[in-house]
Amino acid sequence: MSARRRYWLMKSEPDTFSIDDLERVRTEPWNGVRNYQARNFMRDGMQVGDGVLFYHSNTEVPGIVGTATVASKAYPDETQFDSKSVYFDSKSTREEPRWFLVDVAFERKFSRTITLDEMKQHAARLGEDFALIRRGNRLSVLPVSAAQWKYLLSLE
DNA sequence: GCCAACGTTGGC
DNA sequence: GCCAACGTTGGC
Repeated sequence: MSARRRYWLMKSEPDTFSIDDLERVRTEPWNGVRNYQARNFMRDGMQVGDGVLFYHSNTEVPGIVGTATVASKAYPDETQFDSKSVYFDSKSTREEPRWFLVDVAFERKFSRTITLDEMKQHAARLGEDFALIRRGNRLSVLPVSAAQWKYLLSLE
């Protein structure tokens, strides 16, 4: 028995890893998340098959650029053990890994970007629990309700 | 490039 | 356990 499909939004800086990069490689380990809340969403909340809104942050026009799916259960982020990686964490051990990730698989690139600006205009409809447009929210992985997912896709 | 927001670290 | 200092995120 599997629980109902859940939905998420995951941010990536397109200069580092864009939706086009994901389309090219098809599946990517979502490494480098070093925020506990974001980690908890991946480790404790995500299941294979969940829907992901792929969001481009820190770019000229930030917004949702496509969809992906969660393609694995959570497992330890290998980069935390790599002393040469920028994501290296000297306090993490293989016995007790601190950071987890999931694999994310490309699904679809939108015909256009659903911009952050546009989402703000639809704030009333998206609701107060839509974390992306709550002031000051910097989480790079955040939950999206089924209603928000449906509504955001309808904007394309 | 600036800087507000805010999570994390570390001294006490 | 408080909280100032610091570092990072990410919109603008």
